Amino acid sequence: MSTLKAVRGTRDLLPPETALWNRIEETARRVFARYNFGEIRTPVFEDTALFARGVGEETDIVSKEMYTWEDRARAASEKSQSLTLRPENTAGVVRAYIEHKLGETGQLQKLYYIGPQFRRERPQKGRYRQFSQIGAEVIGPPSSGSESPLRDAEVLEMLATLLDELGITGWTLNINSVGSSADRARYNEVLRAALKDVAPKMCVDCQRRAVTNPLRVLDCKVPEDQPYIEALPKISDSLDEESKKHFAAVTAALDAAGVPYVRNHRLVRGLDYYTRTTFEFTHGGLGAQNALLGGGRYDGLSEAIGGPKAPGIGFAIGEDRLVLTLLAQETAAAAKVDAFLAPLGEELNPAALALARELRRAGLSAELGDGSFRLKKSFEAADKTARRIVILGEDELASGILTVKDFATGTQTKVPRAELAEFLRKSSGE
RNA sequence: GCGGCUAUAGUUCAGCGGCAGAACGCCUGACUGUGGCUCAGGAUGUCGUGGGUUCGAUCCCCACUAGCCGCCCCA
Repeated sequence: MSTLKAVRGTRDLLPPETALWNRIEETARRVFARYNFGEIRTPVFEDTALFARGVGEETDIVSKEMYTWEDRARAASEKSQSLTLRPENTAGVVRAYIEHKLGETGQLQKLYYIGPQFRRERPQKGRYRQFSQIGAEVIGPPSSGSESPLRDAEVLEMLATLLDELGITGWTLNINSVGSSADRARYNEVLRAALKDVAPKMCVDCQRRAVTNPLRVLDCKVPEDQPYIEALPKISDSLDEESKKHFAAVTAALDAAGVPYVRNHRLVRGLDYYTRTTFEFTHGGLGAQNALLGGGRYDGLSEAIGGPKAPGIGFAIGEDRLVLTLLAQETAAAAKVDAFLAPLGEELNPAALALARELRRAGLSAELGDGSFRLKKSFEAADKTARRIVILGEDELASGILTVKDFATGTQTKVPRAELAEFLRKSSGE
Protein backbone atom coordinates (compact mmCIF):
# COMPACT_ATOMS: atom_id res chain seq x y z
CA MET A 1 0.00 0.00 0.00
CA SER A 2 1.33 3.39 -0.90
CA THR A 3 2.02 5.69 2.01
CA LEU A 4 -0.21 8.69 2.44
CA LYS A 5 1.28 12.10 1.95
CA ALA A 6 0.13 15.69 2.23
CA VAL A 7 -1.66 16.42 -1.04
CA ARG A 8 -0.04 18.46 -3.73
CA GLY A 9 0.39 22.10 -2.89
CA THR A 10 -0.26 21.56 0.82
CA ARG A 11 2.35 21.08 3.49
CA ASP A 12 2.94 20.54 7.18
CA LEU A 13 4.49 23.32 9.19
CA LEU A 14 6.77 21.99 11.92
CA PRO A 15 8.86 23.43 14.72
CA PRO A 16 10.99 25.44 14.73
CA GLU A 17 9.39 27.14 11.71
CA THR A 18 6.01 27.37 13.42
CA ALA A 19 7.63 29.63 16.02
CA LEU A 20 8.31 32.08 13.22
CA TRP A 21 4.70 31.87 12.06
CA ASN A 22 3.54 32.63 15.57
CA ARG A 23 5.91 35.56 15.87
CA ILE A 24 4.62 37.01 12.61
CA GLU A 25 1.01 36.63 13.64
CA GLU A 26 1.61 38.09 17.09
CA THR A 27 3.40 41.06 15.59
CA ALA A 28 0.59 41.62 13.10
CA ARG A 29 -2.07 41.48 15.81
CA ARG A 30 -0.09 43.91 17.96
CA VAL A 31 0.41 46.41 15.14
CA PHE A 32 -3.19 46.15 13.93
CA ALA A 33 -4.45 46.80 17.44
CA ARG A 34 -2.48 50.05 17.57
CA TYR A 35 -4.43 51.22 14.52
CA ASN A 36 -7.73 50.19 16.08
CA PHE A 37 -8.35 47.13 13.93
CA GLY A 38 -10.45 44.28 15.31
CA GLU A 39 -10.30 40.65 14.22
CA ILE A 40 -12.95 39.08 12.02
CA ARG A 41 -13.18 35.34 11.31
CA THR A 42 -15.26 34.32 8.34
CA PRO A 43 -16.02 30.77 7.18
CA VAL A 44 -13.48 28.89 5.11
CA PHE A 45 -16.13 28.11 2.51
CA GLU A 46 -18.84 30.29 1.06
CA ASP A 47 -21.54 30.29 -1.58
CA THR A 48 -19.78 30.10 -4.94
CA ALA A 49 -21.79 33.09 -6.17
CA LEU A 50 -20.00 35.35 -3.66
CA PHE A 51 -16.67 34.91 -5.42
CA ALA A 52 -18.16 34.95 -8.90
CA ARG A 53 -19.79 38.30 -8.23
CA GLY A 54 -17.16 39.72 -5.90
CA VAL A 55 -13.82 38.68 -7.35
CA GLY A 56 -15.07 38.59 -10.94
CA GLU A 57 -16.29 35.83 -13.21
CA GLU A 58 -13.58 36.58 -15.74
CA THR A 59 -10.58 36.39 -13.42
CA ASP A 60 -8.38 33.32 -13.52
CA ILE A 61 -9.02 32.81 -9.83
CA VAL A 62 -12.72 32.30 -10.37
CA SER A 63 -12.67 30.73 -13.80
CA LYS A 64 -10.10 28.04 -13.17
CA GLU A 65 -8.54 28.05 -9.71
CA MET A 66 -11.36 27.56 -7.24
CA TYR A 67 -12.12 24.45 -5.23
CA THR A 68 -15.83 24.24 -5.90
CA TRP A 69 -18.24 21.41 -5.22
CA GLU A 70 -21.92 20.76 -5.21
CA ASP A 71 -23.10 20.34 -1.63
CA ARG A 72 -25.98 18.01 -2.29
CA ALA A 73 -29.35 18.04 -0.63
CA ARG A 74 -29.86 15.44 2.09
CA ALA A 75 -33.57 15.91 2.53
CA ALA A 76 -36.52 16.92 0.42
CA SER A 77 -36.64 20.24 2.25
CA GLU A 78 -33.05 21.02 1.28
CA LYS A 79 -31.67 22.39 -1.92
CA SER A 80 -28.26 21.55 -3.22
CA GLN A 81 -25.86 24.44 -3.30
CA SER A 82 -22.58 25.23 -4.98
CA LEU A 83 -19.91 25.92 -2.39
CA THR A 84 -16.32 27.09 -2.75
CA LEU A 85 -13.28 27.14 -0.50
CA ARG A 86 -12.39 30.81 -0.23
CA PRO A 87 -9.63 31.84 -2.67
CA GLU A 88 -9.26 35.16 -0.87
CA ASN A 89 -10.90 36.79 2.12
CA THR A 90 -12.04 40.27 1.08
CA ALA A 91 -15.29 39.06 -0.48
CA GLY A 92 -16.12 37.14 2.70
CA VAL A 93 -15.45 40.14 4.90
CA VAL A 94 -17.62 42.40 2.76
CA ARG A 95 -20.35 39.75 2.75
CA ALA A 96 -20.23 39.70 6.56
CA TYR A 97 -20.25 43.51 6.62
CA ILE A 98 -23.46 43.47 4.60
CA GLU A 99 -25.04 40.52 6.42
CA HIS A 100 -24.54 42.03 9.87
CA LYS A 101 -25.48 45.51 8.67
CA LEU A 102 -22.24 46.93 10.02
CA GLY A 103 -22.81 49.98 7.86
CA GLU A 104 -25.83 50.87 10.00
CA THR A 105 -23.53 51.68 12.90
CA GLY A 106 -22.33 54.63 10.87
CA GLN A 107 -18.83 53.85 12.07
CA LEU A 108 -15.84 53.04 9.96
CA GLN A 109 -15.14 49.31 10.21
CA LYS A 110 -11.49 48.29 10.57
CA LEU A 111 -11.24 44.53 10.38
CA TYR A 112 -8.33 42.16 10.06
CA TYR A 113 -8.11 38.41 9.46
CA ILE A 114 -5.48 35.68 9.48
CA GLY A 115 -6.26 32.40 7.84
CA PRO A 116 -5.93 29.82 5.09
CA GLN A 117 -7.01 30.46 1.50
CA PHE A 118 -7.25 27.97 -1.35
CA ARG A 119 -6.40 28.17 -5.02
CA ARG A 120 -5.78 25.31 -7.38
CA GLU A 121 -2.64 26.60 -9.06
CA ARG A 122 0.56 24.85 -10.01
CA PRO A 123 2.66 24.90 -6.82
CA GLN A 124 5.89 26.85 -6.87
CA LYS A 125 8.18 28.54 -4.42
CA GLY A 126 6.00 30.90 -2.41
CA ARG A 127 2.86 29.56 -4.02
CA TYR A 128 0.81 26.79 -2.50
CA ARG A 129 -2.71 25.50 -2.95
CA GLN A 130 -3.45 26.11 0.67
CA PHE A 131 -1.75 29.30 1.75
CA SER A 132 -2.21 31.77 4.55
CA GLN A 133 -3.06 35.40 4.22
CA ILE A 134 -2.95 38.15 6.80
CA GLY A 135 -5.24 40.90 5.62
CA ALA A 136 -7.27 43.86 6.71
CA GLU A 137 -10.14 45.92 5.39
CA VAL A 138 -11.26 49.45 6.12
CA ILE A 139 -14.85 49.80 5.03
CA GLY A 140 -17.92 51.84 5.86
CA PRO A 141 -20.56 54.18 4.52
CA PRO A 142 -19.13 57.25 2.75
CA SER A 143 -20.19 59.42 5.71
CA SER A 144 -17.73 57.49 7.90
CA GLY A 145 -14.81 58.74 5.84
CA SER A 146 -14.25 55.39 4.17
CA GLU A 147 -13.56 57.05 0.85
CA SER A 148 -10.95 59.42 2.16
CA PRO A 149 -7.44 59.23 0.70
CA LEU A 150 -6.26 59.49 4.28
CA ARG A 151 -7.50 55.92 4.84
CA ASP A 152 -5.37 54.71 1.94
CA ALA A 153 -2.33 56.46 3.32
CA GLU A 154 -2.97 55.19 6.84
CA VAL A 155 -3.19 51.60 5.64
CA LEU A 156 0.02 51.95 3.65
CA GLU A 157 1.81 53.56 6.57
CA MET A 158 0.63 50.72 8.81
CA LEU A 159 1.99 48.13 6.40
CA ALA A 160 5.35 49.86 6.25
CA THR A 161 5.42 49.81 10.04
CA LEU A 162 4.44 46.15 10.19
CA LEU A 163 7.14 45.05 7.75
CA ASP A 164 9.70 47.12 9.65
CA GLU A 165 8.69 45.61 12.98
CA LEU A 166 8.87 42.12 11.51
CA GLY A 167 12.43 42.88 10.51
CA ILE A 168 11.85 42.66 6.76
CA THR A 169 14.55 44.75 5.15
CA GLY A 170 14.64 45.92 1.58
CA TRP A 171 10.96 46.05 0.74
CA THR A 172 9.60 48.31 -1.97
CA LEU A 173 6.17 49.89 -1.98
CA ASN A 174 4.74 50.25 -5.48
CA ILE A 175 1.59 52.30 -5.83
CA ASN A 176 -0.62 53.37 -8.66
CA SER A 177 -4.19 54.38 -9.34
CA VAL A 178 -6.38 52.42 -11.71
CA GLY A 179 -9.20 54.95 -11.41
CA SER A 180 -12.87 54.12 -11.69
CA SER A 181 -14.06 51.14 -13.67
CA ALA A 182 -14.98 53.57 -16.45
CA ASP A 183 -11.42 54.94 -16.38
CA ARG A 184 -10.04 51.45 -16.64
CA ALA A 185 -12.28 50.53 -19.55
CA ARG A 186 -11.23 53.70 -21.33
CA TYR A 187 -7.56 52.97 -20.74
CA ASN A 188 -7.99 49.44 -22.00
CA GLU A 189 -9.12 50.78 -25.35
CA VAL A 190 -6.38 53.42 -25.51
CA LEU A 191 -3.83 50.73 -24.80
CA ARG A 192 -5.27 48.32 -27.32
CA ALA A 193 -5.11 51.01 -30.00
CA ALA A 194 -1.54 51.95 -29.13
CA LEU A 195 -0.45 48.33 -29.20
CA LYS A 196 -1.70 47.75 -32.73
CA ASP A 197 1.47 49.22 -34.19
CA VAL A 198 3.94 48.22 -31.48
CA ALA A 199 2.93 44.70 -30.51
CA PRO A 200 4.30 42.98 -33.64
CA LYS A 201 7.80 44.10 -32.57
CA MET A 202 7.38 42.60 -29.11
CA CYS A 203 7.65 39.09 -27.64
CA VAL A 204 5.11 36.41 -28.54
CA ASP A 205 3.48 36.64 -25.11
CA CYS A 206 2.91 40.36 -25.58
CA GLN A 207 1.49 39.82 -29.04
CA ARG A 208 -1.06 37.54 -27.51
CA ARG A 209 -1.74 39.84 -24.55
CA ALA A 210 -2.23 42.83 -26.85
CA VAL A 211 -5.35 41.11 -28.06
CA THR A 212 -6.62 39.16 -25.06
CA ASN A 213 -5.70 41.40 -22.12
CA PRO A 214 -3.75 44.56 -23.02
CA LEU A 215 -3.13 45.54 -19.36
CA ARG A 216 -0.98 42.45 -18.93
CA VAL A 217 1.53 43.77 -21.44
CA LEU A 218 2.65 46.12 -18.68
CA ASP A 219 3.80 43.12 -16.62
CA CYS A 220 6.10 41.79 -19.33
CA LYS A 221 9.64 41.14 -18.10
CA VAL A 222 11.38 40.60 -21.44
CA PRO A 223 14.26 43.15 -21.55
CA GLU A 224 13.89 43.92 -25.26
CA ASP A 225 10.26 44.92 -24.78
CA GLN A 226 10.88 47.46 -22.04
CA PRO A 227 11.48 50.52 -24.28
CA TYR A 228 8.20 49.84 -26.10
CA ILE A 229 6.31 49.48 -22.83
CA GLU A 230 7.76 52.68 -21.40
CA ALA A 231 6.51 54.53 -24.47
CA LEU A 232 2.92 53.28 -24.12
CA PRO A 233 0.23 55.64 -22.82
CA LYS A 234 -0.01 55.68 -19.02
CA ILE A 235 -3.16 54.93 -17.09
CA SER A 236 -2.70 58.18 -15.15
CA ASP A 237 -3.63 60.05 -18.33
CA SER A 238 -6.93 58.16 -18.54
CA LEU A 239 -8.10 59.01 -15.02
CA ASP A 240 -10.94 61.41 -14.34
CA GLU A 241 -10.28 64.53 -12.27
CA GLU A 242 -11.62 63.08 -9.04
CA SER A 243 -9.45 60.00 -9.21
CA LYS A 244 -6.41 62.14 -9.95
CA LYS A 245 -7.15 64.34 -6.97
CA HIS A 246 -7.70 61.33 -4.74
CA PHE A 247 -4.39 59.78 -5.71
CA ALA A 248 -2.52 63.06 -5.25
CA ALA A 249 -3.90 63.27 -1.73
CA VAL A 250 -2.72 59.72 -0.96
CA THR A 251 0.84 60.45 -2.05
CA ALA A 252 0.85 63.80 -0.26
CA ALA A 253 -0.03 62.06 3.02
CA LEU A 254 2.63 59.40 2.45
CA ASP A 255 5.20 62.12 1.80
CA ALA A 256 4.21 63.90 5.00
CA ALA A 257 4.53 60.68 7.00
CA GLY A 258 7.83 59.82 5.40
CA VAL A 259 6.77 56.48 3.94
CA PRO A 260 8.92 55.73 0.88
CA TYR A 261 7.12 54.54 -2.22
CA VAL A 262 7.55 54.18 -5.96
CA ARG A 263 4.90 55.44 -8.36
CA ASN A 264 4.58 52.50 -10.68
CA HIS A 265 2.51 53.32 -13.74
CA ARG A 266 2.65 49.69 -14.74
CA LEU A 267 1.04 48.32 -11.58
CA VAL A 268 -2.39 47.46 -12.92
CA ARG A 269 -2.72 44.01 -11.52
CA GLY A 270 -5.50 43.07 -9.23
CA LEU A 271 -8.89 41.55 -9.08
CA ASP A 272 -11.90 43.00 -10.84
CA TYR A 273 -13.06 44.88 -7.77
CA TYR A 274 -10.07 47.17 -7.47
CA THR A 275 -10.63 50.89 -8.06
CA ARG A 276 -8.37 53.89 -7.64
CA THR A 277 -5.43 53.14 -5.34
CA THR A 278 -3.68 49.83 -5.93
CA PHE A 279 -0.42 48.82 -4.31
CA GLU A 280 2.05 46.05 -3.81
CA PHE A 281 4.98 45.55 -1.48
CA THR A 282 7.67 43.54 -3.22
CA HIS A 283 10.87 41.91 -2.04
CA GLY A 284 13.77 40.49 -4.01
CA GLY A 285 14.73 36.90 -3.34
CA LEU A 286 11.21 35.56 -3.67
CA GLY A 287 11.74 34.55 -7.30
CA ALA A 288 8.84 34.91 -9.69
CA GLN A 289 6.42 35.42 -6.83
CA ASN A 290 8.05 38.63 -5.61
CA ALA A 291 4.90 40.21 -4.18
CA LEU A 292 4.86 40.05 -0.40
CA LEU A 293 1.45 41.63 -0.26
CA GLY A 294 -1.00 43.40 -2.47
CA GLY A 295 -4.14 45.38 -2.14
CA GLY A 296 -6.16 48.36 -3.12
CA ARG A 297 -9.38 50.24 -2.93
CA TYR A 298 -12.68 48.60 -3.86
CA ASP A 299 -15.31 51.28 -3.83
CA GLY A 300 -17.90 49.26 -5.72
CA LEU A 301 -17.50 45.80 -4.22
CA SER A 302 -20.29 45.97 -1.66
CA GLU A 303 -22.81 47.00 -4.30
CA ALA A 304 -21.54 44.29 -6.65
CA ILE A 305 -22.59 41.64 -4.15
CA GLY A 306 -25.89 43.28 -3.34
CA GLY A 307 -24.98 45.53 -0.40
CA PRO A 308 -25.20 49.24 0.30
CA LYS A 309 -22.64 51.72 -0.92
CA ALA A 310 -19.59 50.96 1.20
CA PRO A 311 -16.26 52.11 -0.16
CA GLY A 312 -13.24 50.38 1.27
CA ILE A 313 -9.57 49.64 1.03
CA GLY A 314 -7.72 46.53 2.04
CA PHE A 315 -4.75 44.29 1.49
CA ALA A 316 -3.64 40.70 1.82
CA ILE A 317 -0.20 39.63 2.92
CA GLY A 318 1.10 36.30 1.68
CA GLU A 319 2.13 34.89 5.05
CA ASP A 320 4.00 31.99 3.44
CA ARG A 321 6.09 34.52 1.51
CA LEU A 322 6.73 36.54 4.63
CA VAL A 323 8.08 33.39 6.27
CA LEU A 324 10.27 32.59 3.25
CA THR A 325 11.70 36.10 3.28
CA LEU A 326 12.46 36.02 6.99
CA LEU A 327 13.98 32.54 6.79
CA ALA A 328 16.28 33.67 3.98
CA GLN A 329 17.15 36.81 5.86
CA GLU A 330 18.06 35.57 9.30
CA THR A 331 19.80 32.62 10.84
CA ALA A 332 16.99 32.23 13.34
CA ALA A 333 18.62 30.77 16.41
CA ALA A 334 16.28 28.16 17.80
CA ALA A 335 14.71 29.34 21.02
CA LYS A 336 16.02 27.48 24.05
CA VAL A 337 14.18 26.69 27.23
CA ASP A 338 15.27 28.23 30.52
CA ALA A 339 16.52 25.03 32.06
CA PHE A 340 17.13 21.34 31.46
CA LEU A 341 16.60 19.15 34.51
CA ALA A 342 19.01 16.25 34.77
CA PRO A 343 18.06 13.60 37.35
CA LEU A 344 21.00 11.38 38.23
CA GLY A 345 19.52 7.93 38.34
CA GLU A 346 16.07 6.68 37.59
CA GLU A 347 15.07 6.77 41.23
CA LEU A 348 15.32 10.56 41.01
CA ASN A 349 12.85 10.83 38.13
CA PRO A 350 9.84 11.52 40.36
CA ALA A 351 11.71 14.26 42.20
CA ALA A 352 12.73 15.74 38.84
CA LEU A 353 9.11 15.89 37.70
CA ALA A 354 8.19 17.64 40.92
CA LEU A 355 10.96 20.18 40.41
CA ALA A 356 9.94 20.70 36.78
CA ARG A 357 6.41 21.36 37.94
CA GLU A 358 7.65 24.03 40.35
CA LEU A 359 9.60 25.81 37.63
CA ARG A 360 6.89 25.58 35.01
CA ARG A 361 4.25 26.82 37.41
CA ALA A 362 6.56 29.73 38.12
CA GLY A 363 6.33 30.59 34.44
CA LEU A 364 9.69 29.20 33.35
CA SER A 365 10.20 26.86 30.44
CA ALA A 366 11.90 23.60 31.28
CA GLU A 367 12.86 20.35 29.58
CA LEU A 368 12.98 17.17 31.59
CA GLY A 369 15.81 14.72 31.10
CA ASP A 370 15.76 11.15 32.29
CA GLY A 371 17.58 9.38 35.10
CA SER A 372 18.72 6.64 32.76
CA PHE A 373 20.96 9.14 30.97
CA ARG A 374 24.56 9.24 31.92
CA LEU A 375 25.54 12.73 32.98
CA LYS A 376 27.48 13.27 29.79
CA LYS A 377 24.42 12.50 27.75
CA SER A 378 22.36 14.84 29.86
CA PHE A 379 24.84 17.61 29.18
CA GLU A 380 24.77 16.98 25.46
CA ALA A 381 20.99 16.94 25.32
CA ALA A 382 20.77 19.98 27.58
CA ASP A 383 23.17 22.05 25.52
CA LYS A 384 20.97 21.56 22.47
CA THR A 385 17.69 22.47 24.05
CA ALA A 386 18.33 24.69 27.08
CA ARG A 387 20.31 27.63 28.28
CA ARG A 388 21.24 25.92 31.53
CA ILE A 389 21.33 22.53 33.13
CA VAL A 390 20.06 21.88 36.63
CA ILE A 391 21.55 18.77 38.19
CA LEU A 392 19.43 16.80 40.58
CA GLY A 393 21.33 14.04 42.34
CA GLU A 394 21.13 12.43 45.76
CA ASP A 395 23.19 15.21 47.31
CA GLU A 396 21.03 17.95 45.84
CA LEU A 397 17.83 16.25 46.86
CA ALA A 398 19.06 15.72 50.41
CA SER A 399 20.58 19.17 50.90
CA GLY A 400 18.05 21.13 48.87
CA ILE A 401 20.97 22.93 47.21
CA LEU A 402 20.86 22.49 43.43
CA THR A 403 23.69 22.68 40.97
CA VAL A 404 23.05 25.01 38.02
CA LYS A 405 25.42 25.42 35.10
CA ASP A 406 25.01 28.12 32.49
CA PHE A 407 26.09 27.05 29.01
CA ALA A 408 26.79 30.52 27.70
CA THR A 409 29.10 31.54 30.51
CA GLY A 410 30.25 28.13 31.69
CA THR A 411 29.75 29.17 35.29
CA GLN A 412 28.37 26.74 37.82
CA THR A 413 26.35 27.88 40.82
CA LYS A 414 24.84 26.27 43.90
CA VAL A 415 21.29 27.50 44.36
CA PRO A 416 18.86 26.69 47.19
CA ARG A 417 15.78 25.05 45.78
CA ALA A 418 13.45 27.74 47.08
CA GLU A 419 15.39 30.38 45.17
CA LEU A 420 15.83 28.41 41.94
CA ALA A 421 12.97 29.94 39.95
CA GLU A 422 14.00 33.43 40.97
CA PHE A 423 17.63 32.68 40.11
CA LEU A 424 16.74 31.38 36.66
CA ARG A 425 14.49 34.30 35.98
CA LYS A 426 17.09 36.84 37.05
CA SER A 427 19.93 35.37 35.08
CA SER A 428 17.65 35.26 32.05
CA GLY A 429 17.57 39.02 32.24
CA GLU A 430 13.81 39.10 32.57
C1' G B 1 -3.18 24.54 -17.73
C1' C B 2 2.00 24.85 -20.66
C1' G B 3 7.62 24.29 -20.92
C1' G B 4 12.36 22.90 -18.50
C1' C B 5 15.24 20.61 -14.45
C1' U B 6 15.20 17.22 -10.37
C1' A B 7 13.87 12.78 -6.93
C1' U B 8 19.75 8.07 -3.34
C1' A B 9 20.66 7.91 4.67
C1' G B 10 17.54 12.34 9.50
C1' U B 11 19.90 16.68 6.32
C1' U B 12 22.96 18.41 2.11
C1' C B 13 24.52 15.76 -1.87
C1' A B 14 28.19 12.36 -4.82
C1' G B 15 27.86 7.79 -7.56
C1' C B 16 27.80 3.43 -10.98
C1' G B 17 24.41 -1.72 -16.00
C1' G B 18 27.25 -6.28 -11.29
C1' C B 19 27.51 -6.38 -2.61
C1' A B 20 24.76 1.34 -1.54
C1' G B 21 28.67 6.09 -0.74
C1' A B 22 30.69 11.03 1.65
C1' A B 23 30.02 15.07 4.92
C1' C B 24 27.14 16.78 8.82
C1' G B 25 23.74 14.82 12.28
C1' C B 26 22.51 10.31 15.33
C1' C B 27 23.99 5.96 18.71
C1' U B 28 27.96 3.37 21.75
C1' G B 29 32.64 3.40 24.22
C1' A B 30 37.43 5.76 25.92
C1' C B 31 35.05 9.19 30.25
C1' U B 32 30.56 5.21 36.81
C1' G B 33 28.48 13.29 39.17
C1' U B 34 30.33 17.78 34.35
C1' G B 35 28.88 18.88 27.78
C1' G B 36 31.39 21.52 23.60
C1' C B 37 37.45 19.31 21.52
C1' U B 38 39.66 14.53 20.39
C1' C B 39 39.97 9.26 19.40
C1' A B 40 37.78 4.27 18.39
C1' G B 41 33.52 1.76 16.81
C1' G B 42 28.18 1.45 15.00
C1' A B 43 23.35 2.07 12.54
C1' U B 44 21.60 4.57 8.71
C1' G B 45 18.14 3.34 3.12
C1' U B 46 11.79 -0.35 -0.39
C1' C B 47 18.02 4.50 -4.31
C1' G B 48 9.89 8.60 -5.18
C1' U B 49 5.85 4.82 -7.26
C1' G B 50 4.52 1.41 -11.16
C1' G B 51 5.81 -0.91 -15.58
C1' G B 52 9.47 -2.13 -19.61
C1' U B 53 14.56 -3.49 -21.73
C1' U B 54 18.43 -6.84 -19.70
C1' C B 55 21.42 -12.85 -17.32
C1' G B 56 21.24 -8.71 -13.93
C1' A B 57 18.39 -1.89 -13.24
C1' U B 58 19.47 2.72 -8.03
C1' C B 59 21.73 3.54 -13.11
C1' C B 60 18.83 2.83 -19.65
C1' C B 61 13.41 3.58 -21.57
C1' C B 62 8.07 4.78 -20.57
C1' A B 63 4.17 6.33 -17.40
C1' C B 64 2.68 8.35 -12.86
C1' U B 65 3.52 11.24 -8.42
C1' A B 66 6.04 15.09 -5.97
C1' G B 67 9.51 19.26 -5.63
C1' C B 68 12.11 23.33 -7.89
C1' C B 69 12.59 27.10 -12.01
C1' G B 70 10.02 29.77 -15.82
C1' C B 71 5.09 31.00 -18.31
C1' C B 72 0.05 32.10 -16.96
C1' C B 73 -2.00 34.36 -12.75
C1' C B 74 -1.59 36.12 -7.99
C1' A B 75 -0.43 36.79 -1.96
